[in-house]
Amino acid sequence: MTSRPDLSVDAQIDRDVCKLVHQFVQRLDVHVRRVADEVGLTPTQVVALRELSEPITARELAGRMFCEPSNATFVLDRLELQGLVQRLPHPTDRRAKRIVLTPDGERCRADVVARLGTRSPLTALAADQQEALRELLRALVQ
Amino acid sequence: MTSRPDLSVDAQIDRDVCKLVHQFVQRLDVHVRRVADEVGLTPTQVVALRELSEPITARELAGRMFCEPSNATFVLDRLELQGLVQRLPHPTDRRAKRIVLTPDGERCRADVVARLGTRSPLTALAADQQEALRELLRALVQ
DNA sequence: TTGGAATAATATCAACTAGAACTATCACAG
DNA sequence: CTGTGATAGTTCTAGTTGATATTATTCCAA
Repeated sequence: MTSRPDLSVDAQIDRDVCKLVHQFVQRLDVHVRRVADEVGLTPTQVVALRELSEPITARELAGRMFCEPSNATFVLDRLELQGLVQRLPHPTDRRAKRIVLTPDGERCRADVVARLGTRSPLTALAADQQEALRELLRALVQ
Repeated sequence: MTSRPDLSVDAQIDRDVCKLVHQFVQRLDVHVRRVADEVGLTPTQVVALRELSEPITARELAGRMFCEPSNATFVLDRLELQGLVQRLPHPTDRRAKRIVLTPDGERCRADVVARLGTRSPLTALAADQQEALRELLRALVQ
């Protein structure tokens, strides 16, 4: 294998890494789904609650959830119907809205966050390996 | 940080790794999507062609694509309509079908695989780092 | 000021996906 | 043999997602 930096990559490693990443993402997904089932929400709602650590706008939430704003609207609709969040006017920008958790939402979020932190798929690695993985991924996405 | 093996994980690392993995998956997705646009197929079709390295059954294809068999049916329908694959009877199992590439399909697949191998997001890492990443992910998914 | 470009949230629509139900076929115990 | 459960592929449906368009508001330069 001649070295062709930044043009081509070893096909075997490329395939392997893609597959492994995919499998890991699936595990993360299963984990979130399990928590969602336990607390009676959809996986997307669980992720939204996790990201609502403080009052933010719908756009900011979409950014944190890596999804389109239209999608955040959809999730927030249901969370609002269930009385877990409120859409309040933004103090300085009348276009935007401040998403805040209701007391019920706060309780639910605390529950969700606690459950997400337990039995995470990442526990399969030792602490120093977790660190190494984080650094490699950081280098990978710059 | 007291060590609580296999029960809980450092919340910061957990969040970081999740986000980074998500970003990397997005890059992989963008890469596939770009190739798909270049050759005039959907991203799912591109992945299917990549996995059709030899004649396999629809179920096997679904396994390789990490999706449900019903989805494989959907993708194969369109690939067959475009004359890229054929569904032949399986030699020993009359329930199953052998998915084989047509000559057009072979040409298209060669093109797709070549494009996928070039400018992969993985090129952001040096060869030894790619290796290290692969081993960490292997340990992670066991 | 004020007119135009940019931005926040939403509505709408097309595409994709997972899951359940269904048919045909296989495998194996009795 | 035979019938019972498992499996391959398909169909159908509901839910989710991403892209575009729309409306209201903000920002900025002339």
